[in-house]
Amino acid sequence: MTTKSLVLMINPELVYIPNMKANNLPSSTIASSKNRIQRKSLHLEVADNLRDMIVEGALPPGHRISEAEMCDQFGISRTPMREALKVLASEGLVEIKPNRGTRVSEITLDDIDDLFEAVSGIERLCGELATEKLTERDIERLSSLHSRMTNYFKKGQRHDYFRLNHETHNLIVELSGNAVLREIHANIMIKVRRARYLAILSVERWEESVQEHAEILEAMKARNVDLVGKLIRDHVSKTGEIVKQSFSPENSNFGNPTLYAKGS
Amino acid sequence: MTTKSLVLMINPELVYIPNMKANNLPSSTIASSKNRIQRKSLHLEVADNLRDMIVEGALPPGHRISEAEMCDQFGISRTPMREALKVLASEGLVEIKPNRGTRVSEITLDDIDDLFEAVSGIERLCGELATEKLTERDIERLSSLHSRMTNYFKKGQRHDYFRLNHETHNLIVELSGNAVLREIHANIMIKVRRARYLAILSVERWEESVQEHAEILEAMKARNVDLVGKLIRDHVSKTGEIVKQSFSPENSNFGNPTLYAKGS
DNA sequence: ATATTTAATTATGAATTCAATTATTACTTA
DNA sequence: TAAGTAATAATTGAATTCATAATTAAATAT
Repeated sequence: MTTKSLVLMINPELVYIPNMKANNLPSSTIASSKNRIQRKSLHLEVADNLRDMIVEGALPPGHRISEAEMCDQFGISRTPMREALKVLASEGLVEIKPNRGTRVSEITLDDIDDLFEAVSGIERLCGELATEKLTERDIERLSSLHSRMTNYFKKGQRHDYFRLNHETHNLIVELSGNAVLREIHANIMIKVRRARYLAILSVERWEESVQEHAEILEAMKARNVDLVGKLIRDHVSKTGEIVKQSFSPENSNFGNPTLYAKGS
Repeated sequence: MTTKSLVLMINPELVYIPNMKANNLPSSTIASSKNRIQRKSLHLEVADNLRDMIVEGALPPGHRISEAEMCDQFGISRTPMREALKVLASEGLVEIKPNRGTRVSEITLDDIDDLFEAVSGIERLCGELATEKLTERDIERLSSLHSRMTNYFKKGQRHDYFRLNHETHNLIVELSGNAVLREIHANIMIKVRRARYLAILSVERWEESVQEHAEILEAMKARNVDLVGKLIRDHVSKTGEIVKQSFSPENSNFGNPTLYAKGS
């Protein structure tokens, strides 16, 4: 329960290893010759790691983030750490109160409501836009994903299924061809993933979800814009309902991330 | 054309005046007694000012932001300035290239397309959600705004009209009751305002716009969810078209913010 | 004169230092 | 013992300093 126990909860893969001179790590630049690609700046790497830790529940809602402690963890100074925290604050994942430190943002039931209402609306919009400009190649990609998902479903491979599920939704957003919507969606999905991580996914819902995906695909093939929009919206909304239910009082899981460790 | 000329372009109101000991400014806290409200942190104030400068075109697209120069302007050290720039980068208003400085983000025609497509979709969604839960009080607020706007239109008071126009669209988003959508909308409207600032608003469009608002209000009163969604989407899309046109090559206004100074 | 290499300058990245605020502890007094 | 206050410690905010990469200027060679 003390802050010290947090250290043990952190996924070791997430811990950042800085390039120190003593370290024999590969150079900070990827690809050496002409088209050198700069490694992203330190504060962004730290932000990425912290974001993962928050999404996966290693840093639970309400947890106070001590700058010094985190700096020790990452082996960096406070400057890039504070920059990273400010980026996360602007994303809404942490809250910084001046002179009083920063905490991981809480999630309420209302937040989850709003979150899925927004996602379903945005994915509906993307689905409509995508349907208006679908190529045969796009349909093939969607069909391929769908049949692979169906396969995973039949074999009961949850993890693989959910990975492709994500891919499918992202592809629909991608096929909208709208960079602004893509960015908005990516941002909001960070929070959705966090909510999902803290929740459990029911088995009954799974079969239903597979069926819904099939219907969406059919509507897209038929170029039925309005139907696509409606189906996607309902589909995502239902998922939100399930996530919300697992947050309800009778389910005692709220804010107890250790129960949902990775690799389940 | 040199970077030095920038200094002259900056709206003096926007320039931040830091609390130095020598300064006889009021204390940094608003309200003294019990419920003291902490002033927001320095980097956020700087970010707010820089954001305004970018939106209003004082810092034009592609302009390189020199840390030292800006720090001089604001009278602060590089630490909070760099934090502010990182926040703006996460908002997409500037781009930071490691070791190579930060620039104000460019806007392309495609960006404007995507921007308005997204806004129209989000406002449609909010309009639908709002219509589903409108109270009589809400209708009154909308009606009041609308009649005031019509008045301003008849009198030809552009500036006042546009202010209420903004208020109306914000109110619809507000009435959706969805905090996530509200935040997304606020964020995206920053970029929309920037695009608009760089554009000119045609007169012909104005009358058309007033008529469209009337239709939207009627549909809301009739609780016709689908129609509200459609009308809002079309309305915002058309505005986007106009803005986009003023960015087109034949209009030579692109990237020349001084032409559209505040208070026109 | 032009191109290429090297040196000097400048700007950025990140650690450190100093200052100000908040939290904690110890102490006093009722 | 409880409440309140003063002293101290810990934490955050922001400026400064040091290190490193990029740019510019100079010098040399072709």
